Amino acid sequence: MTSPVPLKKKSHLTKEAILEAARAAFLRHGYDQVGVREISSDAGVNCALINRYFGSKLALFREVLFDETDYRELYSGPTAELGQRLADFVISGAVETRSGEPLMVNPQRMLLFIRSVGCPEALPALREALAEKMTIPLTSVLPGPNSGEKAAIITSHIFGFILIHRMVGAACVQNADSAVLTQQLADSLQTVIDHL
Amino acid sequence: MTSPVPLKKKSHLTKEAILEAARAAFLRHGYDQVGVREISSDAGVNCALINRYFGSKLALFREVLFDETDYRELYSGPTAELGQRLADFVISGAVETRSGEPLMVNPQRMLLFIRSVGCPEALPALREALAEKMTIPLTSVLPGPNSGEKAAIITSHIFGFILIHRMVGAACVQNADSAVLTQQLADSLQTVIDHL
DNA sequence: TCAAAGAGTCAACAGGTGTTGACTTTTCCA
DNA sequence: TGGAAAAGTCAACACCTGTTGACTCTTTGA
Repeated sequence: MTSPVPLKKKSHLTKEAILEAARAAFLRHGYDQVGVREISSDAGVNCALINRYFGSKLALFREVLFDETDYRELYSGPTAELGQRLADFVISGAVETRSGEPLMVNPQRMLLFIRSVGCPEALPALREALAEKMTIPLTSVLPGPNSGEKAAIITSHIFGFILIHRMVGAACVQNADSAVLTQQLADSLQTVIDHL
Repeated sequence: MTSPVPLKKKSHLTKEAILEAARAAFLRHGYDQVGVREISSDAGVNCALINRYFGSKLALFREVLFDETDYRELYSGPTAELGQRLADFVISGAVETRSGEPLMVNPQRMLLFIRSVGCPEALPALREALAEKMTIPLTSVLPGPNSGEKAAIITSHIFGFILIHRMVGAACVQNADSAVLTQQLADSLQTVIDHL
């Protein structure tokens, strides 16, 4: 009796191991601060397999960037609470979906973006991912005539906060009161949503 | 007749040429995307002189980062107009000092920060410069009990905007109405200054 | 059992990086 | 004019980078 799918094909396991290692490494260090040898050794495979299975380091990066992660759950819900919701997400990552399940997304993932934004090779992919994962779905849920501009401002605000807070770890936010900061960010975002 | 200062010492001209080339190159490409050979060839000197005069590439970067540029003129003036003032600066760079002279600072310089933020080697210097050039002077001019937190939010907002707008060149801001965007950013910043 | 195809290994390539020390050239004053 | 110090040049070091093609080992189906 032969199984319909040949057991021989276990390369998808290797592919997945590489993807998982690449996800972690790109997030920790950014696109050009991590080498293929580091990724492959984390995955426990030979570095030549990255080019075999993904074609190039950049193609692997794109695969990480455009994974199945769906941020739309984050933007859904009543717009009257969206500012608070986004601020909670950005600062603590503790946001639940409407169905009560924890969100499959966390603000750490946005660091992947910021850490790689200085690399011209990775920039086009980042641009695409930003539109697909954030500004387009955000625009569609925002009220008012200037929803596109609002989405741009909100996106800027959120990425800026993560840049200064998690990335730079600037003294101004290290010393700040976290509760005050969350509330200010929430109010600021809600003001954009409601009043601009 | 001998001149009091020996004409022999022209090394400061070379140093200045290197600094000027480094300023431009680091701003265009970020710390780790530019090599010492590129900088030195732009300056018309030998690459070994960078290490001779500055010690290392990183030390040269620090010298560029901590130059005489003073942003305090940007934060001065009535706080009731600070939001508009900052927004004008970020979007067009067209801001005058109170004395009517053009500001010696432009938002392009902030790109130097964002483009290099992914490089761990440069991060400590960036952290220091951010505090010295922005959050500390900004905190001192902001009203209210939470001036530190306000400064953090405003810094985040501004850097985020530049990140998305000038760096990523995201579609959401490319397609947006520039006047609407400026007004929204100004109002959002002013809300933080006044009401939070 | 055998051959073919898939999976993984290996070493090397070609190019780039910051840095260094010995070298030559230029400039200056006594 | 000679010597000393400053300024600048040069080639090489040691290391790292993504990528490639030939290789071996393993699994598979006939």
